[in-house]
Amino acid sequence: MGSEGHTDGTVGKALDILDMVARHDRPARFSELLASGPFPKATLYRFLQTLTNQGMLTYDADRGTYALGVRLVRLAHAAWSQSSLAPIALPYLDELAAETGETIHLAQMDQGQVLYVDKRNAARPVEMFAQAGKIGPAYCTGVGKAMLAFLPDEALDHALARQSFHRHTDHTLDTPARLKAELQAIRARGHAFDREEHEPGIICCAAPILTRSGRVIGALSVTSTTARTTLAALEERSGRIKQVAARIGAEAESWRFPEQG
Amino acid sequence: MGSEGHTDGTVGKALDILDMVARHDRPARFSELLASGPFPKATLYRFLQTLTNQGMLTYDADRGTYALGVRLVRLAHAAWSQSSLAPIALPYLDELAAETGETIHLAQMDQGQVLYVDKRNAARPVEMFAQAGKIGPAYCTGVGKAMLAFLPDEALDHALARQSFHRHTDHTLDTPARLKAELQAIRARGHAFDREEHEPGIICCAAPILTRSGRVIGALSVTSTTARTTLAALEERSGRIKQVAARIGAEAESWRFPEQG
DNA sequence: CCGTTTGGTTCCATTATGTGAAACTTAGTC
DNA sequence: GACTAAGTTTCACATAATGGAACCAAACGG
Repeated sequence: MGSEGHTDGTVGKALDILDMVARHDRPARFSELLASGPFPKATLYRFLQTLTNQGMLTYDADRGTYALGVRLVRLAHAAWSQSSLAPIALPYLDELAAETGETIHLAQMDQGQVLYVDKRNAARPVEMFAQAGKIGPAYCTGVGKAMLAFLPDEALDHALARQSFHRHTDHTLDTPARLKAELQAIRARGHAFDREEHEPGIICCAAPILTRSGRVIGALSVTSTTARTTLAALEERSGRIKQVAARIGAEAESWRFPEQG
Repeated sequence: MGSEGHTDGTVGKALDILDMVARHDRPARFSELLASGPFPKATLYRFLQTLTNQGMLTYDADRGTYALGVRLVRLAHAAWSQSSLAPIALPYLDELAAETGETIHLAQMDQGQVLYVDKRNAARPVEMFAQAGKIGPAYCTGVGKAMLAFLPDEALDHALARQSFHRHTDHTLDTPARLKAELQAIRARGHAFDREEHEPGIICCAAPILTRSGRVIGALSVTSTTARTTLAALEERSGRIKQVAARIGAEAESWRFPEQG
């Protein structure tokens, strides 16, 4: 939330430090971390020791820098496998990718942001962690808007409060009001577009993945470029996209579904 | 040394619990977790609350189960990007995959086990988290043996002590003695084979990725099947594999982060 | 229906643990 | 050789974790 409240005790602080290290997107020096957080020297030092000990961080003795550790990659693999969405969606994404020849994204909502959990890339052969786990804005991406549109009021407000509404392109919906109007349209038609709102030349058509009870558990998109296709052509696929999203939703529900953040 | 009993205080315990949840490969009930760890009810309960609060776990209210949370996926992405190996190796893997048409693995050593950090799959189009983050045994895989062979003595002993030496196939080197002999041969020729030691029909040729000072930072392999090729044919590629491994090693070592210009 | 078990949540006195200012030790600079 | 920045250790103190026990709520069973 805007005004950080609880630190959840010692564990919360340790996790905050992990985030601090993650935010600095290159390995960080002790002093950099000291500057970028509210922790006193000795405290920070002890935490870094503990986390390094635990394999959550790695310490490069030569450079005196800390980076996130491999234990996280291991845990994330388990998280992915346990997730009620990504493993189930896997074969469907393959199918859709083969069928469309376009880039496919699978995303979830995480703290008001879009978190990509899987991807099929039209152009290159494979990219793995390089792409999954990436986060993006919700208010100006297809998957983001598709999910926002089906969020219950309270959750929506919470999420909207976290959007930056930065004007990435001329098409970006850069006010809550404009976005809300768009969300209503999305709710009505059941799918969302990205009309070059995030990056120039990039367009997409996205559908939310819902449980039968109507809860959003993720979103699915087919992405392309204005050079290769048009929004109208993408919309022709919307029926199919929604069909796949519905199937994933149904299968995910019948299995197990974790509470969403 | 060996098996230190330390839990690294509160943070260590919290992380132990994450591991416990990860080990149960389906969402776990409170009682299951209670049974599978040394924690008293109240303590476990508090930890689960905190971790859920922090997004490291998700709680499914309907089923009363805990699973690993999305925050881990996010952190793992950052870990991958910050790593001095995987992002650097990316283009080389693409190149090698295109060139050989075979499956490529990139692995690191983690607690005596092989941790796969990237992959190019010959057959299917793409699998992301589904494959990366996976762990495997060191003593009976090409990448594992390639890394073990170049480990300093003390680290090798540590790693060997953690091997199960389970006899997966008739070809598995199932004693430390046999493995040590093999490691010497690997050291001599600079590359390792997997002669169907882990899975029948699966063979590979692997090379360690070393820094100039000789420290192992990972390994690279080209994997195939006995149906498609032979070990001799794979060995013909060994020169190229070692060349790529050497380039990755050199680049990983020389890479300085922006500020150091 | 009511006693009992199972599975989960809350209390709270006790003390182990984490805390952080300050002192200390390098390593680097002028 | 004095000065500064960066990292490490100490230690008196108080916060925060601990876990036994009590509690609650379903499900079970007789």
